[in-house]
Amino acid sequence: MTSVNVFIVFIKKIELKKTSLNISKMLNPNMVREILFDWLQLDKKCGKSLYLTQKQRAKSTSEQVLESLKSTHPLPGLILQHRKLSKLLSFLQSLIPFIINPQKRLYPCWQQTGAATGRLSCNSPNLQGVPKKSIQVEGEDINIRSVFTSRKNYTLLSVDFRSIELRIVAFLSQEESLCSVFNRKQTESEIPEIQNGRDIFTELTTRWIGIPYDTVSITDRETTKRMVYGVIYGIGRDKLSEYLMVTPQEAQDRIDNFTNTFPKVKLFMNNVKKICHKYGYVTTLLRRKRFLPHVTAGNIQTRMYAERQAVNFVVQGLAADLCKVAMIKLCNRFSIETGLNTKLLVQIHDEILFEVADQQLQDTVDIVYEILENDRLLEGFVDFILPLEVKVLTGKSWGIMQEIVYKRKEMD
DNA sequence: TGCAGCTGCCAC
DNA sequence: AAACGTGGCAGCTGCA
Ligand SMILES: [Mn+2]
Repeated sequence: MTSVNVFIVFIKKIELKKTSLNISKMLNPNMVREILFDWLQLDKKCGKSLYLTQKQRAKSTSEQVLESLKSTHPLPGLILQHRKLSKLLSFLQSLIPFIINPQKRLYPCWQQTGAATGRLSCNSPNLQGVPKKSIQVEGEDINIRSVFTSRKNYTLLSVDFRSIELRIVAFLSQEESLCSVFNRKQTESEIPEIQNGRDIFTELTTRWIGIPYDTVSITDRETTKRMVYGVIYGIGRDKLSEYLMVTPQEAQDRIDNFTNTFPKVKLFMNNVKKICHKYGYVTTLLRRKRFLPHVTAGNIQTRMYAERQAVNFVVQGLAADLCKVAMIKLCNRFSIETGLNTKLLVQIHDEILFEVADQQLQDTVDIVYEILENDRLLEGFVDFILPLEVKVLTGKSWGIMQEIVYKRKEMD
């Protein structure tokens, strides 16, 4: 459901802030290019060499370029603000035609075969792409997700798989130092630096930055997460150096450090690439298949692209499979086996959002943990055990959700 | 008028 | 932009 009150307030505030920036005209990349580079000559004044766009070889006006021009002139910063506000505003405005119904509920178009990896995709509107970070408008935090609410006497329940793709990498590579972190049954890790039951990305951050676990900031954790997934999926040193704001050499060192720390991950990646070359396709553990015929292309860039896609598919595809198994098992239990009114609302790749009758919240949460944090989740599909953990949050609005700390019952 | 491509940016 | 991958969408340009 959409909360029209919050909705209107957000639109008005964002419009106001946009106006206050005093940038009257629309700012498409061509205009920004003309203003910043042709008129103000910022590309020459900043003393740095800027970048050209992929196809047109025009001077890029991307966020990273404009960010680096902020010290030379105030305009790039304002343009960036304007872009963010425009995006949020147009997202909210785009919802209007979809909520013209008495319940003010959204019914997007879900594509079962929308992604090559087996992920779902979603459009009109795309509820998998709703902005998550809040923005500051007039000293107030605006979280776009706050416009999405549960109906009266119902609560939203978010179930998120904790770092599922890294768990999959750990499992498929059998890298001990990663597996041990994720193994529920285990009480002590063989690696003294890593303790069980902790967040993996926070833990890796403490290792690499050398600060205590509790002092790792959310942004530092996010940076680590981007780096880990980036390296696994084949990021280059130049791109990584921009993300980490370090020199390309330092970025290369961190890539090397990762593959040295987790050598079996590197072996796993190379294995997937080998299989892709041999068969022209790769498969996930649950037997989803992706053909990558361009792996034999004459162009080396094209071949390496196919190799990165292959590695990504084996991991992201399995994550998609697992999430589908989870949705099927949960929904069957809710509707057929228990008669709960819990309804699936949205799937955001590794997160499932339910709408739960207030009185049925505890029953629903019990079932979620029982089914998902269960070694038998994949029983009947494969003979392996892939330990998963979920993070569960509840709230009346998608923008304000509270984590549930749940004591697992012992299961065998 | 419609469609495809490009740039840029949000999500996971 | 770049040796991360998977998507959708806005606003634009250029072609038919
Ligand atoms: Mn997750």
